[in-house]
Amino acid sequence: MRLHSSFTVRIRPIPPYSFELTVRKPAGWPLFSPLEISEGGITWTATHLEGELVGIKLSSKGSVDRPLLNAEVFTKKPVPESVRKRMIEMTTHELGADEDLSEFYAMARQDPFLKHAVDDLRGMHNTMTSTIFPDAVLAILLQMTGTKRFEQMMNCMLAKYGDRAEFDGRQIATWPTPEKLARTPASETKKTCNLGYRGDHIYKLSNKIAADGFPSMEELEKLSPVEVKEMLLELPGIGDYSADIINPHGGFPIDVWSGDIFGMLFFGKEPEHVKKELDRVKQEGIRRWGKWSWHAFFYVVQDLESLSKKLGMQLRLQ
DNA sequence: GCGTCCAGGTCTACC
DNA sequence: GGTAGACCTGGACGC
Repeated sequence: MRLHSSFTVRIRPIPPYSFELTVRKPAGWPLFSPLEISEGGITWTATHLEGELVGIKLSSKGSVDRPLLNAEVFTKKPVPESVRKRMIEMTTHELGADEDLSEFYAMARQDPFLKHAVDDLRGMHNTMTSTIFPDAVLAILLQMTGTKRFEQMMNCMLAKYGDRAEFDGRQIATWPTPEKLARTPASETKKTCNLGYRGDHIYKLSNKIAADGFPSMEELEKLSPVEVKEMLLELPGIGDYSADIINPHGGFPIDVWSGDIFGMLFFGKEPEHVKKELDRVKQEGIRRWGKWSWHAFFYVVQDLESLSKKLGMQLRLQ
């Protein structure tokens, strides 16, 4: 879809805010779309805001301690002032620009592992999409697979079923919408993108959300973490691990891979039978970091290479 | 080249 | 309520 219209907004994030670390996470986590483009200090990405496909061209005009972002938002048609205002609010929030990290940093500086991570990654903010759907599909694609096959499935889903935003001389594919995938039989996605049994989960999830709807990330943030988790666990294909990835309040998503890493950090060795010990590792993380468990998880997995050297441990990279 | 194992979980039937 | 087994597919590995 060609996005001809645009408006520009300047965003002043709460410092410290590192544009480079937030937009392009060290472990490769994207901002809004895995197929977004970053060149010469500019990032072109695409997402859905207020149910509308938008392209966003982002750059930094400030520094980590005096951050200033320039965001050009592209839409199909000119949008009314009220919609424009709402899109700016959502973009600011989804870029983590209104996130105050001071309390987390105060806690982290007293922690033997996190003190290194927050030093290495100062100003890296948590980012999110406006709905749970992209994260939910991503979480399902991650289940029971290695990173190579996960990337094949993810890129195929975006290329075949995502909306394509054409703006500023670029084309960026987004995550598919629930409505699109609700119209696509599981047999097709299984065949086209080799999803295997995940195709059934994604089809059921898409149909449920397309038919019944689901609260936005902002609406979920106003509910209690426990309440949100219970709602997420009601969704097809979403279990404990996936719900902790999606939950905007932040969980501690321990799987086989992260279980090895945090088992090594907490107990000095990788668990011998990691699947059996996932719960023990998870409970220890929550005990140590409480409401900051997600931020702790986020900072550690983005900083594995440096942490391995500083702590003298072999932490398994992605 | 071929066979086997298993991977960044979830669901369901069964006890 | 707890748990074993099934579930798609393809890369890694041993032979």
